This record gives sequence, C-alpha cells and structure tokens, in this order.
Amino acid sequence: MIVLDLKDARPLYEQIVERFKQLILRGVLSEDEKLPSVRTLAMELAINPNTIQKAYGELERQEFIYTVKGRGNFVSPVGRLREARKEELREQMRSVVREGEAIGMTVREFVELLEQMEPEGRKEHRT
Amino acid sequence: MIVLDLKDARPLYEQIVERFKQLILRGVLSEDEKLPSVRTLAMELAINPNTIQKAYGELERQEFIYTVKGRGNFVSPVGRLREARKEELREQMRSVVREGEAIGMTVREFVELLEQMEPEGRKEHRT
DNA sequence: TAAGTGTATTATCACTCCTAGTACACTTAG
DNA sequence: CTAAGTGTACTAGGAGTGATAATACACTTA
Repeated sequence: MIVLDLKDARPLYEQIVERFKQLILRGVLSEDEKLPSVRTLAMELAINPNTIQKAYGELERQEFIYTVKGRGNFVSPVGRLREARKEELREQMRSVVREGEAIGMTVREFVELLEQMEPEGRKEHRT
Repeated sequence: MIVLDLKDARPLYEQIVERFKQLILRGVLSEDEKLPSVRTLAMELAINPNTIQKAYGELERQEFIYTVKGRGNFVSPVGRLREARKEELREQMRSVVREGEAIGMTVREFVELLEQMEPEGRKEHRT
C-alpha cells in the first residue's frame, strides 16, 4: 500500500502524506476506513513511529483523515477534498500553459496534445 | 532582475537558479550576455558569494550558462534548452491530466479550460 | 601592476529530518 | 477489571543541508 523511496530527496513523512492523499482521492481507501496504526505502519515500513505520527498529523491538519484517540485514524469524507484537488489541477494546467506561451508554445498546441490523449476522440465530439 | 523571497521554503541558491533559467528561456537575457559577477550579485542581494557561486555552478552544470575563468559567466545558446523545456511542459500537462482522470475529470473538461484561455478563440477554430 | 573575475578551502551556525526511548491517557476485547 | 492496542507528548541526539564568514589562488584585462 505504502512504498518508500529512500533515494527520493523528499522527507519520508512527506512521501507518506503524498501517498495517502493519492489513495484517498482515488477512492482506494474508502470513507471512514481505518488506517494502519502508527506503530503498525512504522513496523511495516521499518521506520520510526514518530515519522508516521508526523505524517498522520499532517494528513489530519489537511483534513484527509480524522483521529479518534484510543481508536485510530480514519479516512475523511472525500467530496470536498476531491473538488479542491480538481481546482488545483486546473490551476496547474493554466500555469503550464502560461509558461509555455512565454517560450513560444501555443494554446492550440496544447489542445492538440490533449486530444491525442483522449480515448474516445474519434467520433464527432462537438455538441 | 533577481528577487529573493526569504519567506519561500526553497533555498536561496535554488530560487536564483530558477529565476535565471526563466530569464534565459524567455530571452530576457540574450545569448552570450554576461551575468553579474559572483561578488557583484552577492552584494546586490545582500547574501554570501558562496551562495551565488553555488547557483552559477548549477546553472553551468545544466548548461544554461558557460564560464570563462577570469572573465565571467555568460548565457548559453538557448535553442536546445528551450526545446527541452517545452517537452518538460508537455509531460507536466500529461501528468496533470492523468491525475485528473484518476479522480473523475475528463480530457474534454481540460480542453475546454484551455480554450477559454485562448486569446483568439472566438472564430471557427476547427480545421 | 592593479582590479575584477572564477574557484577552492575551512570553519561555524541554524535548521530539518529522523531516530531512540519513555511516558500518559483513552478505547476495546477478554 | 485488566491487558493490549491506540494516539499523543516530550526530551535527546545524529546526520545532512543551507547559509555565512574569511581567506587564498589563478586567470584576464585595462
């Protein structure tokens, strides 16, 4: 479920946060599903419990999970989180295009790139 | 020309590298133009010369500038660099779209987002 | 020759990441 | 109730990085 890359420059706790956010947004982990306990996951990944605690703390702060003392950490409702992430992706896309334009690329060029990705793009796809 | 953000989490030398790469790719700095000397820029930014040296070293390693000992640092030919950056942007775009699709967005949605950015998008723009 | 240039070295400080160990309060299964 | 499992908090220390400070050397050019 969680895989660490020790060669990665990013801190371990950050990799863990990133991975769980992915799993939650994509629905691999369901709403109210219980996450591995701090100590359990620390054992599995062979790292210090404090590092897991830091990751979970960050996930809770960002509202991806919620905590019940004595019971564990659980996945938050995903709706709002997913919408927020979508808006982030839209902004990233705009940012990429703006930089591209600054060095000579065109919006057209990007649109065509996207249309090549489209799986069902061969029929008439104008309204 | 170069502006530092001390509140930025990224290292100073990295901010400097980033900024010069931008200026070079966008043609604000011309081919063979001389960069500020290590000591001069350090004075202007009120930071340590070693930090500038580290930034310039990185820029040289990435072939954005070339060095002539005793003379200074100069902007490299920009053609290849610009093409490489374009390919990076294309890949970033694909990456954004792939993640978007994983959480329920569609290529169509992204295309429409792009077309809203297009400055000349109101005429018939289908071939 | 003197000034300006890149380059290298050593030392030091501050901060972050991670580990290690310990302790406490809460919840739940037995 | 008790024990095990849970989150949480704290202190301490090691390792690495970013930045500073000071100095020195070789090269180029006016």
